[in-house]
Amino acid sequence: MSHTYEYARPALTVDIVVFALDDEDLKVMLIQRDLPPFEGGWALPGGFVRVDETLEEAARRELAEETGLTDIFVEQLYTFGNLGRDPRERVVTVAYYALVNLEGHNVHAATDARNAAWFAANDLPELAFDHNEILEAAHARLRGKVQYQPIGFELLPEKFTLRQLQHVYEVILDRELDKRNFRKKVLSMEIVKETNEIEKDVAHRAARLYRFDKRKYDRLIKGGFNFEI
Amino acid sequence: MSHTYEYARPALTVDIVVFALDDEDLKVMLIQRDLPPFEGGWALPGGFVRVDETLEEAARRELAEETGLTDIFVEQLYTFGNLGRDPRERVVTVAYYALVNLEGHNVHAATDARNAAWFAANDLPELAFDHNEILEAAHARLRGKVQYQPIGFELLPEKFTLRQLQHVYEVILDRELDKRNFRKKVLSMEIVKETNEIEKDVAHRAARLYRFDKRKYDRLIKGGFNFEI
DNA sequence: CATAATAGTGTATAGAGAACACTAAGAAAC
DNA sequence: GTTTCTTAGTGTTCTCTATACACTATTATG
Repeated sequence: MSHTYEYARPALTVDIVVFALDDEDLKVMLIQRDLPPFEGGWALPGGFVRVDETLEEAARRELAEETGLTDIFVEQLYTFGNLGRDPRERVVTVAYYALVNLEGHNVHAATDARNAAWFAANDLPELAFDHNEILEAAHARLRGKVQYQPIGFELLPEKFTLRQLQHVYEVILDRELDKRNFRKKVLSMEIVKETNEIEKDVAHRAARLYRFDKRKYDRLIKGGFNFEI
Repeated sequence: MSHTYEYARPALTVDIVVFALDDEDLKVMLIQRDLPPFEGGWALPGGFVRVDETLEEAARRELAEETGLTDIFVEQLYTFGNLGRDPRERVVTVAYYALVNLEGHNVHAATDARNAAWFAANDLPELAFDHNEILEAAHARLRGKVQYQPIGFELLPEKFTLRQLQHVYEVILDRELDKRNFRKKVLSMEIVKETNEIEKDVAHRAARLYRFDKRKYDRLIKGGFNFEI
């Protein structure tokens, strides 16, 4: 069944920039296109917004369909609507970015035949459409946001060591941080809670595990507290 | 002539939150609706995105048509796409916010018969659609952004006194600032340039006029400079 | 039990932010 | 033209935060 409108309407899509962290790099998930245009090229996961779902629902649905990822941090980034960004017709896309902890989520490439893979955010191929631009915007947002909102935790498992947390910031901000100062700062904010557990299966002294104390964080925010790394 | 698509498409609109500053308050421009739904109610200026214009072009066009404002600062805010935000059909709106200097721009209410008026941002009526929510988001963005990007200048004439600049920040941040510390900080950043002129027509000692030095600001930004009030 | 690897800890210094009050200049009123 | 009123314009002190910096503790492994 088709739909008719008095005036022409742009197509509306969502695209999602999924970030994850491995031992070395900040990674981004890309999907290999199996249809023209840009057939065989790499692109962000995404697709059309249905009329009966919100934008965020569309982003989460596409993410689940194309990468198997569910229940992860997702936030709207920016809406890209330049003419000619899709060669077929006018397409406006609402871009989202997502953060995922690699250990806790199994990324099964795709439900359809498409190929999904992680790429280092600093070493990306040429992407389809204007997706390089979207990715650059997402990367910039992540760098900025991580410094004043505690989204870094989303890239870690529920329990993590302070070394891992420092690593998150070092990779995203692309600079080294002083261990003592970092720990002093994080602990003084009192938004991570010490657990009784320590790391397992490491070939050296095991570090204590902490967890993010979201309730305390929310309480602090209400009181005008300003998170800042 | 009508347009037919295989799948239903949401309508796509832009809405603009225009901020200005008078002696007392932060103001927002609203337009009185002359059609249902919400006939007679106040709403943000805005309208449908055409397929042959970018999103920002649509925002600027609607702004010009409905308020007469041209050549002002405009930046994308967020895209609102909840179901039911328009009672007629599914409408997704890309919201923008704009900053305007009241002295330099003549706001002629509207081209069509609609009524346009300034309202204090802290004392708004119930608005049509989800426009209260959009406005709140714009207000929050302005408060945040003004502290690390020099957009406050957009609310002032080209030449302004330091007192006026301080007033911009006091109104937006809703707190008093120390005169000496404020001047010290602004002048130490070296992004405002002293002119040879002073205020006119004031019933007391006239203050020196300054202007924003955008070229210097851009140079500083490139060198990793961090603007912060 | 020696070695290797990372965990975990404190202090001193420099710089930035915040608090704070008076004199200078010009216009208006008398 | 003198007084009054109003805002312009200016420095210093103190506190707090950011940064720089190096050694001991603990555990696994060979």
